[in-house]
Amino acid sequence: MDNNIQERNSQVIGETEDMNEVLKVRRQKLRELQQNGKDPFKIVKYDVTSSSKEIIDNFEAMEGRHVSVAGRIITKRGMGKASFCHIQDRDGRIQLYVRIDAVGQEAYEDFKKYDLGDIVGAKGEVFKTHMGEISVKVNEITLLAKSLRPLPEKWHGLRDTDLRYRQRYLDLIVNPDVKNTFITRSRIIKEIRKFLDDRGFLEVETPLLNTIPGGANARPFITHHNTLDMDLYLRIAPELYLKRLIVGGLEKVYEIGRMFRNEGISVKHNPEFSMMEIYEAYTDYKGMMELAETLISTVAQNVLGTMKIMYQGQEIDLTPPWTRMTMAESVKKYTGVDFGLIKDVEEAKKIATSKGVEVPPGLTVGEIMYLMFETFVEENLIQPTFIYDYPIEISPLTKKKPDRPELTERFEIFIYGREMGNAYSELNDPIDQRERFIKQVQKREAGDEEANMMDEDFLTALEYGMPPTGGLGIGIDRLVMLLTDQYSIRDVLLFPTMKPRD
RNA sequence: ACGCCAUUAGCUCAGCCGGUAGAGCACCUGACUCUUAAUCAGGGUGUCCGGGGUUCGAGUCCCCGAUGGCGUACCA
Repeated sequence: MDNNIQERNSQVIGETEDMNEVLKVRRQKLRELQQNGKDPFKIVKYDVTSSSKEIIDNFEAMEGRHVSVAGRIITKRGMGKASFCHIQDRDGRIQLYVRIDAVGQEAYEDFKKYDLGDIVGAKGEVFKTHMGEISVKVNEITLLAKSLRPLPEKWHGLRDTDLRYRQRYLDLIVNPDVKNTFITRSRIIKEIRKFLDDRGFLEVETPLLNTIPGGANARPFITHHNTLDMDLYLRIAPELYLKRLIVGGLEKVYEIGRMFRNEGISVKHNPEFSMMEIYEAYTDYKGMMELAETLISTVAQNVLGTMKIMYQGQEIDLTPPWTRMTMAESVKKYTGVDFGLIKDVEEAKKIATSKGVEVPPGLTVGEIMYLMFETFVEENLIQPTFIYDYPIEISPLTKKKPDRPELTERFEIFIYGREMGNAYSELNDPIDQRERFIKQVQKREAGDEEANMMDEDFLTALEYGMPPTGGLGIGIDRLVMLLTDQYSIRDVLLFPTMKPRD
């Protein structure tokens, strides 16, 4: 960058009028190093033999051995001709003991000028101090990067959520729990892949740029392709592509990836989020229930070592089998209203209204039941529960129940009152699917921006024949929240969507 | 989108009834060869989120705006 060159050439590197003392001092220190031919930024590599954790975990074997370590200085205690500091590397912290008689006078004078936040490499001998802390007695220390900004406070860390999300790197440096959450997130996803790969599923990738966004009811983001001179949508779900792959004979596929929904932001919603969808030919939603409970409980066992987890102070037992309830049963259980006995919309509306639910005009019996479910049931579903047999009106891609055409073979997973997953026996009848799309298009024309668009290419695929298939979608972020005991989705996303500051 | 709350030093925070801004850590100077929130002596480094207004006087009161958190709505 031109600016950089200008700054380097200027009298004081990158220094501006409004800079505070700390910033000025650090730039001054860097300039002195550069003038003395000790520019840390000219160093391109440093050979590291051991991490902090390796040394601490294997002290018996490592004691007296010569090691090379590297990391960021996060504490520093000088006592004249000897000093202690801790450096932090990828998996922990280790103390360095730096003595003038071990590193030499010049190196020690340089070391005294190192700041918290600087990146150093050190070579020395593993030992234990009089106070019993495993440390490295340093005989050579090298500055590998100068930190020009002070770190947040060592004792309280970085609390300001705004800064934590915007400057996640600082959050990761000073709040160790945050790092652990993201390490756990990575392990969860790895275990999911292992689970599915071991069962013969093929991981695939389908387009993020869609000409027709489908597979969910949500408002999409719109973008533009210049050469084609056409608008494209960011995907809201991979469903319709994955089913095309089932038509194509791949039979067992899954995709883990980012979805984009142009909706509100909350403690449970981010505009871009990760979802997994799984499709398996020749099975149905009951098969998906078994797969879902086995998958989630196995991942918990392998990552956390238990199926009984704590979430927000509440014990949640993920051990299969999970409770299974139809939506009608659940509504009856929590409200006393038996939708099996309700004959028409008027009656449903009257009952819902008597329970204090405001019913918008134009709803069907099924939609009113779903409204009752959302209002009175969801929040009670703390332990893992499958709610199944959803009204057809809200399930445009799902097979009807053979004996109850107003219901579909669909379930959702609820844990801690939150929707964690969604699955169904996939609709493979192209004639029925076309009718459902037409209904969705009518809703859309009536102003429902979240209703599906007609997807002729998808219908063509179905017309070639799709086997009976079970499909399952699981929100990765919400699963990670559950398994890492995080209240907000922003705490499981490294860089949650934020408005820019002015 | 609406409501409530927050925003003061690099970070974590205090600041009363409106009287001209403070602590700890960090930082600077000095001492100190086993410290670990090192210690000891000295030093305050600030667009009080921004813009208006009321007032002799605003970090403090009023209005508008920004960002964030929470709640509601939205989100199968």
